[in-house]
Amino acid sequence: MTTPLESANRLLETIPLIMGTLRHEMRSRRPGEVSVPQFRVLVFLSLHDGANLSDVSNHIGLMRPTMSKMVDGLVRRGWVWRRIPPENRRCVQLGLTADGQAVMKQARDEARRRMARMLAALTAEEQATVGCALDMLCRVFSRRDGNASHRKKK
Amino acid sequence: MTTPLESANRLLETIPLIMGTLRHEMRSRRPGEVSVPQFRVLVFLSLHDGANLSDVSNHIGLMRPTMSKMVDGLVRRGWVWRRIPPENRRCVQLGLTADGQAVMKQARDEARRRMARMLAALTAEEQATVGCALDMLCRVFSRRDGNASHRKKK
DNA sequence: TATTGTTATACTCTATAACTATA
DNA sequence: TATAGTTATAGAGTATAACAATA
Repeated sequence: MTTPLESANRLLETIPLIMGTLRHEMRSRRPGEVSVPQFRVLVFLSLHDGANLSDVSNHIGLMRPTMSKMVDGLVRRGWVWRRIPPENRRCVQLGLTADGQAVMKQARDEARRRMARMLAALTAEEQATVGCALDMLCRVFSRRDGNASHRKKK
Repeated sequence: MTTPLESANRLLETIPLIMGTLRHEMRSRRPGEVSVPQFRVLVFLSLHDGANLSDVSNHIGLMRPTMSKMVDGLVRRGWVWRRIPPENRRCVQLGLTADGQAVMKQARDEARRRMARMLAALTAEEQATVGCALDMLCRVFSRRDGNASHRKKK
């Protein structure tokens, strides 16, 4: 019944819509608040303490210069520390400061609460369907190749 | 089984992931290509010929100055026309040019094709679940109040 | 020489505040 | 006066190209 093309259509209109809501929920532009991409970096670092820049940019799906600048901002805000280990001075290590952890948790809880409030409009069964679908989408779109297909061939 | 909080978590990691893929698929930054927000405006205008700026910014969920600038860019590229009707010089009318229609269709078809190719990794039943879930999410997140809740109270 | 990261540059995206023009 | 839109300003997000430093 539902063809891939139809799902693709739905995706094309729905994802930016939800993304916009997410952004607003996090009140991105307000000074001192966290943007969605920043939030993602904080979450990643909370799970991978000491990761280097390439790790982060690969996982988030952004180019390294982009990530480098973004980390600048996070360090400036005091949410992330950056360290050059003497044993391998090429690979910087990154991690969350105490402030960064607090900010991440607070943003996550707030966003979860608001998202949950919106999802509460659905029945339990519908929510299960949504959860299941998001799971599958996450798997499908996690294939890094998709994101990296435009990168330079050597 | 799946609580709203869990779905919210999944949402928080999945939506930006898919959004990034979408952006890359459209190869946004490449000169002459369409960005995702631009694409959304083109789609909206293709369905609402002659809409005014407030209509567009409300629907897309952006502030009017933001949309005004974005429309500037679209007009500059020759994809959108802007007209001040003599009968009400305050409400500009916006619409797609022939070029704009072509660009929109081409971008839509290309994106659909690529999304469909990724979704093809799922079984027919899984795709049906995804389509159904996106439908519900679209309904839930279309409540403009959610997006507009930060706007100034008069 | 290949890899890691940064700088330089140039856009787009997004917001708020202040303004102009019109109804 | 209230509404529609633009300009001014500021900063984040994103990319490519060119570079520096290190392994």
